[in-house]
Amino acid sequence: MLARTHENTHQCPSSSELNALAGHNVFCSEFKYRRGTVIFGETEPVEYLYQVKSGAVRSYKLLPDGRRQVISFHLPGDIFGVENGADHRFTTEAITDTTVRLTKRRNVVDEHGSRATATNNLVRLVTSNLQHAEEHMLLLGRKTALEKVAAFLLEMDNRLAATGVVVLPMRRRDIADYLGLTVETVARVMTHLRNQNVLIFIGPANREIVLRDRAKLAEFAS
Amino acid sequence: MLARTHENTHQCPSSSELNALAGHNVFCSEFKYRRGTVIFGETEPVEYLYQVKSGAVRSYKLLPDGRRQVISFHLPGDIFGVENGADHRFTTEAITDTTVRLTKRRNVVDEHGSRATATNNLVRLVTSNLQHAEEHMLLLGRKTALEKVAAFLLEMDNRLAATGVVVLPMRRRDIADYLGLTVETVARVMTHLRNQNVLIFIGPANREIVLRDRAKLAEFAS
DNA sequence: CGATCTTTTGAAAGAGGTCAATTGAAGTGG
DNA sequence: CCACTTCAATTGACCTCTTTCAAAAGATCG
Repeated sequence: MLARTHENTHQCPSSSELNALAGHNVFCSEFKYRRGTVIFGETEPVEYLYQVKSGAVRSYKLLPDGRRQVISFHLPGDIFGVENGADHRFTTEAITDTTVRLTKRRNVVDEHGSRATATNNLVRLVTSNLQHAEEHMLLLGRKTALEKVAAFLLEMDNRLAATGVVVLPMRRRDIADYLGLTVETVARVMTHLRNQNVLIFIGPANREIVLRDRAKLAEFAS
Repeated sequence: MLARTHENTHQCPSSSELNALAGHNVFCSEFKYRRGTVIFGETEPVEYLYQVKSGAVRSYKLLPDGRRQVISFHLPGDIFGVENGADHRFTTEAITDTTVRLTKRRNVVDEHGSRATATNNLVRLVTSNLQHAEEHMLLLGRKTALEKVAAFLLEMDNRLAATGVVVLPMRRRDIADYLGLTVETVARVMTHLRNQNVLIFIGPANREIVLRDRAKLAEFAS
């Protein structure tokens, strides 16, 4: 949050969904984060809204002893950093080198309730986050490791607008913390799915995956 | 949703938080649900907003094989049934005999974006649901049985505006499905906490609980 | 008061976690 | 360009927390 200078500031392309959210053109800037760097921290004041232009982002919460729960992944096109209160409720980091568009929060969230379009779009956005959270609670509370990993792969397949290959931007630890599992269990389930001919690994770190049998995967996902 | 007749319709007391939500007085009715009855089902169209007057309500999702995840409990004063889309995303049932106030959704959610106050209040409401969901994901994904039960008891203690005794309206199965555990595990942890002198059971079905040591409970809750 | 539901308790089993070692990929600096 | 270090992913052996299965005691209700 320190080195965000005016060098990076310029008019956003008019196609930006941030403009759609605000209901009018907003003057915003672009910013790059290196892999692993913090975009904003828990309890930091909300100053900006973000949209992923390229790369990938994780939002997570921590327990005092370091156990981590990834709340969501943000992929290109996704808007994040929306809060109603004054402070953020979790930490957000770049998973890979990431470029985001950002705009001052007050451009979108109007204190005096006059920007009706913006506020309506905001409701829609927060609601879709809530919907995702509800689905994820079902997964965390009631699904087995196999079901969790299958559901995760299908989610990524959908959201990454697949070219036939799912290229995961996150490491196994991120996946594990998203699914409420350990890295070892994630790896074991992945191997199991590969042995069942449901997946094919093609990348070097097994991050590039072909979903050979989406039907069976959907069955597994429950 | 069937027997909701005009017999039940009358002006709400002006103190109703539904009025506050709408930003103006809304004509609404009161309705009673018997213990165990469905208030609305998954995929049903959204027609009303609800506020618990007395009793308690559970919202949950089901997997095809019957596994259940309770998303949230609604206690007196709580507003529920808020959705952005046309359909509900989960099933909602009365846990005990419950009285709710209700108002037509269109009284609050304005399609044309003119009622700015209402929409702003709506954002706040949806956001607080999202905040709760995020906390709950951390619990479901990363906490142990002991931590889950301790956190649950403290949550209920806060939300039930305790007179010193927490009177749980829900059964052990509801608690288990909320925490992602089995009834047996919930019972065992409760017994353990009683043996540690953290809790005292006073009711007949162990539903009335004195939190003898909130500090230790908070420690356990992590 | 008999039938049904809820809660508790015990014993056994299992799914996933922990610990440890190996392999492979990715940087880094000489 | 190549040792050297570090990080990521996998695999195996073992362990434990929670679940499963079963039974009994306690409420609740018609």
